[in-house]
Amino acid sequence: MADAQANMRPLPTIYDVARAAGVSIASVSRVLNGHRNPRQETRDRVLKAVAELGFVPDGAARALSVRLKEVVGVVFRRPQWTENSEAVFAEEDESLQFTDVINRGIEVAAQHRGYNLLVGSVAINDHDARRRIMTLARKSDGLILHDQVLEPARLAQLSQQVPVVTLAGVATQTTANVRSDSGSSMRELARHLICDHGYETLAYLAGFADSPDNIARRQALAEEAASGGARFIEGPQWQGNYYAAGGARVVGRLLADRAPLPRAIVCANDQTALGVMYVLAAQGIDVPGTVAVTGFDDIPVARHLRPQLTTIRQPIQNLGATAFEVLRSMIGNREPASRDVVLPTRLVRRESCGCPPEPPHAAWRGRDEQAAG
Amino acid sequence: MADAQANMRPLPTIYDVARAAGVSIASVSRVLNGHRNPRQETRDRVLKAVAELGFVPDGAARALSVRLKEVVGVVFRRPQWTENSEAVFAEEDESLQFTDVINRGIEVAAQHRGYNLLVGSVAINDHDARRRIMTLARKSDGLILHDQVLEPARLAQLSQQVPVVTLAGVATQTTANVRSDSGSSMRELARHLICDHGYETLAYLAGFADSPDNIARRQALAEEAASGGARFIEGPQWQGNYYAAGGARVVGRLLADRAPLPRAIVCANDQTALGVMYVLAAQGIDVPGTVAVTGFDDIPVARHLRPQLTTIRQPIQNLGATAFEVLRSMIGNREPASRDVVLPTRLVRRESCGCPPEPPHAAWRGRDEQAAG
DNA sequence: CTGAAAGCGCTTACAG
DNA sequence: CTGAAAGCGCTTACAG
Repeated sequence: MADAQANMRPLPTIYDVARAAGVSIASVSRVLNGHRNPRQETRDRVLKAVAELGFVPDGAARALSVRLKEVVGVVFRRPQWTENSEAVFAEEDESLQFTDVINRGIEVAAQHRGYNLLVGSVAINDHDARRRIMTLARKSDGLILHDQVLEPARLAQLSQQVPVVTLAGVATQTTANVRSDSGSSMRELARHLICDHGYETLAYLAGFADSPDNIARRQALAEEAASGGARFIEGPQWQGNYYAAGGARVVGRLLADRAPLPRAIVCANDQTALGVMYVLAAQGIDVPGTVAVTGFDDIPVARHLRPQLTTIRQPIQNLGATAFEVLRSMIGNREPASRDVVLPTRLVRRESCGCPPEPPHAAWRGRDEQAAG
Repeated sequence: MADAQANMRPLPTIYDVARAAGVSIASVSRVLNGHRNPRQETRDRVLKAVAELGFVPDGAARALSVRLKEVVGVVFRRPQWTENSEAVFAEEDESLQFTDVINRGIEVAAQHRGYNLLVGSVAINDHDARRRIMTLARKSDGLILHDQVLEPARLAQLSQQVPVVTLAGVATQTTANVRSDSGSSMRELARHLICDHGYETLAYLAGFADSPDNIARRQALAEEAASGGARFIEGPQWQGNYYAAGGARVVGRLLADRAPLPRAIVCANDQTALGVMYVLAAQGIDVPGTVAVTGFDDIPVARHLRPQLTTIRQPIQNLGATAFEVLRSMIGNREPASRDVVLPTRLVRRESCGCPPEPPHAAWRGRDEQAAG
């Protein structure tokens, strides 16, 4: 039944190379690992055999021997869909752009160092998450954890056994953390909305309640609203979840209840803003004319929305690349230079806050140039 | 200098467990691997020790022993930016949504089977691509290759040594391929444009010239245009590259040359359409009033564009999941049920072709319901 | 049912 | 400079 075919030639081992070159496996290993011991002639014979056989060392064997896999594990939280979640956004959230761009950043940095990226996801309420993550850990040299994948107690435990860096979390005695500066740009955004546009009521559409980023963003906005004399709106009915569906649900309910809308909705992130704008558009409510909407992250889609999304730019790829470098610095059981690294952010004014569209030419030149202008 | 800290407790090995349980390592291994040999008492002692020590087997050691890593390698092509590429799209293309969603599909399917996803990317013209891919192969049990990562000759060679499935490529004697049906939906789209909307000139904004998908899409469009009596426009100046920047460049040049625009631009994929619509919007050209634009893939952003993008829906996640299952079926050096699996596609009429916007209520119910209506 | 031993494919002291 | 041997941490025939 199991239609075994013998036509796949087995991969050569170091023994095959040694035999072909007429040397010991130790010599093969030495030339392949760049030791300078082997003399030229030996080296040549080995290299020739390696080339002819197309030999590449088995990763598992090498890893077992040198105690280094050159693999970095990354785990993120995969949303889980319930009956009543909005199907419109299901696949979109599965795309998780923010996460994807970070992972891309990790991968690129890893590649430079000869590492590869081993990806795992856990579902929310995945009671098997712990084991799954541990399995991933045993297939890699260290772990990068996205937000919300492990509760603090578990995290503390895990990080005593393997190097761990978290993203958008908080640094601890045993873990490192990489995040971006939420506060200062959020303050700038608040001032822009209040002073430049004269908006008097600002609502905060929150992310996960216990996310440090969420707390910092809310806090900055609340403070600036207070000092700017604007009304700050928040509360249970403004509780989102960082996903488009969450933003859509919040605004959908508000509209259904015929509740008055604030002049501006400041979203915890771009995905949330996506959902908000989708619902507002469907209801024919003008953005930014009737209500302004802003995001946070500047994910790639942000500028394809109409109106283009005013948001706060995080160096997303860089977040990932930095996380990798920090992790790598911890891998030999060493102390990282810093356990809490924070990257700068920048306000990107586009149309959804009420600013005029950028002139075509500027758009052509791209976002980086805009900053200079 | 290297600030070695001894506070990370080493992970327990199977020897530690055996000692704690007072049994041999063979017994530990047996209970952990679900053999039914060990009697209850032995089993209990082992399980207790495992729990206390938090033992999880090392992946490399296990892989070496059972000759199975439970890791699937995935490689995709990472775009490389030249001086004159449009910076606006740089990060966006780095996000590569189509690829990301496929990878997500692979990951989810893999997770179900206890596999993890090992990701690697190669840059275009990466002359080290071969070695990089081989290294990835030696860290996994088989490879899934996205489009354009390896030339056919190399692919043939590689696939004799490790199980390989390609995505959107073509099946060979030694590789399997998973793709979606480009032809029938593209024909339907062409007819829709010609018959329902009465458009008389259709341009095809191409993807990579040697991509089978690109060829099939162009072909289907050309044939329907011919039989429908519409003018079919193509050529070197309509050569894109599947990225937003490519689409933007093509249309940007056309506009700069003051060349007449076709009534409809049929793009090889959604990312291309993204770039096209971005440039048209920047120039104040009405879509679909002046020129209609369509895509292919139905990536998550498609419905957030204004106008919403008419496109052909591929079951993107499913493509990934299927690729994984096919690969897994090949992993024990076995013959897959089929070496050429093709998944169905479906035309999704939204606004950019000239159709009216969907009523809000339908939008709420989501895309799957629309199909029924 | 259980343990001692061999073996998976590498790397690296250890001798020479 | 080079080879024989030990060891990395598992699994699984092989005996008992």
